[in-house]
Amino acid sequence: MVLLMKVSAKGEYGVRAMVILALDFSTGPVPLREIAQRECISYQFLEQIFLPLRRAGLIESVRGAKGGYVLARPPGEIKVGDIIRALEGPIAPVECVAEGKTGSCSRGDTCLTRGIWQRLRDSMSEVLDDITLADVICMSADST
Amino acid sequence: MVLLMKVSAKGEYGVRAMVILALDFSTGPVPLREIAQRECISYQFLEQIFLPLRRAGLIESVRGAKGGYVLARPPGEIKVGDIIRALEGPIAPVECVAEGKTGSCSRGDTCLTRGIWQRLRDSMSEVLDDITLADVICMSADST
DNA sequence: AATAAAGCCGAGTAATCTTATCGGGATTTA
DNA sequence: TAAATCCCGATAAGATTACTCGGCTTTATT
Repeated sequence: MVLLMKVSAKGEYGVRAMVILALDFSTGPVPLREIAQRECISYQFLEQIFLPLRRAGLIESVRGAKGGYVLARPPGEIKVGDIIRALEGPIAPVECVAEGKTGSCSRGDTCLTRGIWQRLRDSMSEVLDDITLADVICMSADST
Repeated sequence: MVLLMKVSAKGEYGVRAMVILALDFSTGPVPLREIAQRECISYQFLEQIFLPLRRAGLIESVRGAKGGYVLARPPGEIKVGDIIRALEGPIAPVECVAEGKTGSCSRGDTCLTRGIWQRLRDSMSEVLDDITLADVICMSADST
């Protein structure tokens, strides 16, 4: 038993990398190799992380020498929830209440516990969608 | 990519089983085999789940024929958070902000992202500690 | 006393997921 | 052309999950 309801390394690294892009938003594209070094993340693993981020439209790539990655929108318009969803899939503590899920589970309406997971999911989404990359940068001063 | 920040089957089954115990709280000990049947959970897997629940003092066992399990306290005094913590360990989206954790991570105070995970953790704990087994039973009528 | 109903418990396991690593190809700048 | 960079599929080690197996102990009933 480790600890649960956790985001994977992919999600954690992804958020950290996106914060770097937010910090350097105005200074042109940042190469992946540099981000990997600054954040002590395997370059090749980071490549795997940036693919879904780009496909989700959160970042844009500039190929070739002097290339790199830039946020597709200003830091204030990218939510941490966007990053997590792109990397980890829909936010949900259990399958049956996954965001965007339409079908019902086999347990039907008699399921007493679904309400718990819905409340938890909503609470998680609300927090993650309330924090933008701009907020993350400012947060360093305040909070616990 | 499946879906993350999710509770394992252990946690999900555990909560469901505890709800059964809450429903039958006044009718004496409920045998594991019966719970397994009612909830369509493997009996042997459920055994593994009840061990930590008992060690955490959430349930009490009655051995021998006519034995079974009973909640250690009335449904109103057992929080879903207690069950999750007993089965899944400390609530935390990432290691470095695990509940009860004292040591600091290698990234030190310069970590910009820790605030995100702290807020998320607090929000998750708050929801799970706000719902008791008694609430779960009542919830069936209201909510979505 | 014998039997059956129940809990107790450690070891083992197949499938899956995570976390990378590897190797090469495509694109652009200097 | 050479170097920097992104693009992307394959694969592999290790961890985790979700169970299963087998045997023991305790207690109520007969």
